[in-house]
Amino acid sequence: MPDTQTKEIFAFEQPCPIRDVLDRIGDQWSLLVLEALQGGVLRFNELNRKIDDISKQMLSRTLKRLEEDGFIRRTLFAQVPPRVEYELTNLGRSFLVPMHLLVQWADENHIRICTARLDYAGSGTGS
Amino acid sequence: MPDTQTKEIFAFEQPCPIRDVLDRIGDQWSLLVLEALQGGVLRFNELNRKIDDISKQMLSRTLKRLEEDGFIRRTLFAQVPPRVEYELTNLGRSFLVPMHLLVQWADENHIRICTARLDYAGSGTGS
DNA sequence: CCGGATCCCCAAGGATACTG
DNA sequence: CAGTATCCTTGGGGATCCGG
Repeated sequence: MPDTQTKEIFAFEQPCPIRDVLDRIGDQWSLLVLEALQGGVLRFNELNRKIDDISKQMLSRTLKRLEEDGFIRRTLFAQVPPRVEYELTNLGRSFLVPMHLLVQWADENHIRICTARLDYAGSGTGS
Repeated sequence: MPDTQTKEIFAFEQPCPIRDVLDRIGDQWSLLVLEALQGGVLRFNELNRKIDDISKQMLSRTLKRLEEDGFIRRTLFAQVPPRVEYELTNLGRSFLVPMHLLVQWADENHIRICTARLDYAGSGTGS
C-alpha cells in the first residue's frame, strides 16, 4: 500500500481520545489481559493459561497492542528457553481506576439492561 | 463453574455485564448518540444533523440498540408527518457518570498513549 | 419525516501450522 | 517457551433504494 489516501476515519478523531481508548479496550480481550495482570508480573503462557479461552494468536496481538499504547510493559530475557514477562505500567494501572467504576456500574445495572431487553422484546414482537 | 482460583477476572460467562456494556458502547456511534442526547430531547433528524457524519442507517440501528438496552426512550407521535423523539432514560443518564470518568481519563492520558505509540514505533522499527 | 430492507466491503477474530 | 504467518469466517458499518 504505497499511498494511503487520507481516509476520513472519523471527523472527530483528532480531539477524541475516548475513541482511542474504546478502540483498544472495546475489543474482545484487552480488558481480560489488563485484569489478569493486576496481580503482578506474568509470562506469556501464564497469561494464556489464566485466560485459557484465548488463542495464542489473539493473546499475542492483544499484548502487542497494549504494549504499543503503553498500558503494559514487555520484558524479554534473552535466554535459551525464551522468557518474556508482562506487567502493567503506571498508565495501565491508572486506567483501571475509571475502568473499574464502569465495570461496577455494569455489574449494578446489568439486571436493568436485561430487563429492558426482555421488555423491549415483549412489547415489540408479539411472537 | 462453582469454584475457580483467585480468579478476580470477570469470568467470560453469563454474569459478564461489562461485556454487554462494552459491546454496546464500544461500537462506533452509541457514545456519540448518548452524548448528543445529554442536552435533552431530540428528534431523529436533529440527531442526524447533530452527528452529521452518521448515516441514517447507523443512526437508526444505534438508536434501536440503545432503546433495546434501556439507555434511551423513544416516543412516537402518530401524526401525518411522523414525529419521533428520543431522550435519555435514568439508566442512560446514570451510565454517563462512570462513562464520563473514563472519558476524562482518556482526555488526560491521551498524550501519553500517543507518546507511547511513537516511542514504540521508534524503538521497534529502525526503518 | 422516520425509518426498514438490501447489498457490499473490509477488518477483526479464530484455527492451524511453523519458527528461533 | 514465545511467538509469527497464513488462511478463513463473520459481522459491523456504509450506500442506496424503498415504504409508511
